[in-house]
Amino acid sequence: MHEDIVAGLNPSQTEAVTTIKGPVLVLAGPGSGKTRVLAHRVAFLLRAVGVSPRSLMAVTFTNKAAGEMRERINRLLGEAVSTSAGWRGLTIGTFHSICAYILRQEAAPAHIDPNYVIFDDSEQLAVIKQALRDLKLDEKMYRPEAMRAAISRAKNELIKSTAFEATTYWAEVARRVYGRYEEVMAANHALDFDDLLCRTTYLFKEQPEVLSRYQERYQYLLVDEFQDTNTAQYELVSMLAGRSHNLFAVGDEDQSIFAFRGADYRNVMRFREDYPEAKVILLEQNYRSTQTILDTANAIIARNLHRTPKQLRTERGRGLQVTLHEAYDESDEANFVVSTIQRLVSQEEVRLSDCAVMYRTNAQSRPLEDAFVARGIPYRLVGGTRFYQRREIKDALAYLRLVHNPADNVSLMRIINVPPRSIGDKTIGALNTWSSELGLPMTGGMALLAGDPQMNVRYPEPPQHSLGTAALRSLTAFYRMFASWVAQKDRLTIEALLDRISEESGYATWLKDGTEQGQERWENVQELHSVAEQYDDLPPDVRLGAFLEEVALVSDQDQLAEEQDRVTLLTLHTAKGLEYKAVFIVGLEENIFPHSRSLEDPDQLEEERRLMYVGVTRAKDRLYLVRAFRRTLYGRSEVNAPSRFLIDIPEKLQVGGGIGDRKAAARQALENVTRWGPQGSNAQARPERRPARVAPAGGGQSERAEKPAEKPAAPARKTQFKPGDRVDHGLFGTGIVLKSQVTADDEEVTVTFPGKGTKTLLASFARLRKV
DNA sequence: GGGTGCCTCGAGGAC
DNA sequence: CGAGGCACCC
Repeated sequence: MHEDIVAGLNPSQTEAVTTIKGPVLVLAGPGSGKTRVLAHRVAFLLRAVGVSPRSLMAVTFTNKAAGEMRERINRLLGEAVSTSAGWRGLTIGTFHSICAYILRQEAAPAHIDPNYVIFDDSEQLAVIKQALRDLKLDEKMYRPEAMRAAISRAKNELIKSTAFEATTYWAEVARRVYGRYEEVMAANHALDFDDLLCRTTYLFKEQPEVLSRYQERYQYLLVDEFQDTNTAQYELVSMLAGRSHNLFAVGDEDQSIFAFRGADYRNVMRFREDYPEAKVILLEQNYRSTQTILDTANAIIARNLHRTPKQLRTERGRGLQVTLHEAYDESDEANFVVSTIQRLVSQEEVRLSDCAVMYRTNAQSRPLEDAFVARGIPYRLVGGTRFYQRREIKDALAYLRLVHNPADNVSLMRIINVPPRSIGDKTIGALNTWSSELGLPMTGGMALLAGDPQMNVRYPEPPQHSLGTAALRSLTAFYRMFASWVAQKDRLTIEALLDRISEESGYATWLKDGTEQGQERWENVQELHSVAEQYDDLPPDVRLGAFLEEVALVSDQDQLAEEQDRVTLLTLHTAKGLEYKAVFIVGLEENIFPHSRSLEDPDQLEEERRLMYVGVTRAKDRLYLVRAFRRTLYGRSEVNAPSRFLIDIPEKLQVGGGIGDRKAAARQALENVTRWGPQGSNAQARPERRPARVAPAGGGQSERAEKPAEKPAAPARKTQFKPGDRVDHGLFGTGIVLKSQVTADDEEVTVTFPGKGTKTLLASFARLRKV
């Protein structure tokens, strides 16, 4: 048994799988088989060591990763030792789902309503706006989104509102908003995502006997993507492993790209400090990419200062050169991508589904989609508006959540007037004020107003309210409807309850407004049925709660099914963990990638570099790095310097695709702009080793094309150059003009230079001379 | 109370 | 350029 579990593993992997006692840190390079190691280790513990499934906890960040691990283990052991339902066996799940489960079990010691609901970002925002109103603070001055980020950051760092330290006035406001936010959340019986983690951590800290039980149960802990943990998560796992010390962490600092959501890759270092006895295992053998691709990745990441040097190896051989391509603009870029894919597919090198196009920001997907549509090539876009973020889905869920948890004022306010039932802001405000005076949620207030006998007994003399008769009538009607759903919730399946609510509330009719969009929205709501059906067999009293918890904790990332033969379009962030035979990374321009908002912060630049590293290492065989000379973004056209990442790629690894030149394509592309493009752009060539100088260097960072725009370039309607003209150029020598066009403020000349490729140059900068 | 038009602003996104 | 938020008007 022992032998077949480790069969086929390399020595480092075997060591990672079979080191059973004590802390282990696996530094796993991309494509080094870390998922495999995790699954095999679980199988090894269960089969060779004889560990009971219930003593084992494996933690991931996404449901998808958890599902894959589960599937892999089941396949390895040839039986279903792990199922998502129930916790009798193995515990495999996301940090959040495991914490949600623990908090539900330990509701009393955690001081939480066991029927708590989970508020997502937008609901959090609603609570923050409420808190700002309560504190009479101006939303313009204190942006709710910034407040939300501050609160989230604090929670990730395990800082309670009472311990929040404010050294600036803004932070002082944030401290107060945080405090009020917590009160409102408590009144709604709601937890946010961060709460799931930090409240579990507090529970363990404050109730040692509760912690003890979990420590005893979970003798073996495995944590995936350790570089993505935040402080709360780090503390949580170290507390759980406090007794056994059998903590197995897998991670790669070089793939840490989620600092913006609290991840701190320094937790990898912290692990080494906190567990000096830990066995550290490096997985450097790569099973995915060609050596050329790995060398490219290494050249890029090697410039980061804060990392453990690694040398990725493969037995796959050198493979193809990396193609660097300079396109004219974003649509030319898209055309290059699409025609290259068409060529590869027609030559039967790859299938469409082997190809992925990656970009820094979602906004860049538009021109790509246009090109795919224009050529009739099927593609699938990952990201964009997510299913559970859709308005109609949130509305439908808000109805269900309110029925499940009548204290949920946020859900109530979302749907009380959707569809319109004459309950406007004034009425809602009055009801809210009056209810909170009584210490009741708004549904409780409505019950009293509607003459609920029980409520009348408990509150015989309620205070005066300012509601008119029309408002009272509307509220009563709504309350009666709501109360009837509550009365039936356990007698109906979730689908039936949902249908009933959509019909009786008028939501269905209102949504189906006859437009195509309305129909689509209704179909989205119907989609919820298939999810809800899976809960039909659960006992009625837990059914709705379980359903709501799942839909709060799932993402459509999970439904990323590998269906038909299509090209995948996705951001570099969502590409993490995936692999494709052919990868196109587009928009390799300063200000785009690295993103303009990260240029001034060395840490953020290092993260951009890691993101590039992640992108490059997704490729198995073919890598295309594409930049556009000119790009229209937010409605204006800009000329950006080539991304600094291109410059780091050794010449011997690359081939200048459409530039058609043996010389370093990136360097040339750079020179195009640094010498003949907008002034000051040579600042871009500087690596981020001395970032402190970036800002004061005379504004050299700004790559916007304003400079040429301001130049009163000959406003002639006539071009200076015409096709066929022979021109001379300082660097490229003599070439022939292919085309030339006058733009608003300049002239763009496309010239082909024998042996140097085709260049698009700005007449005002390129010192072109007719010969 | 509900609808229309103007203004602002722009990264990445699991749970 | 385009989505979403808000103010103002009917």
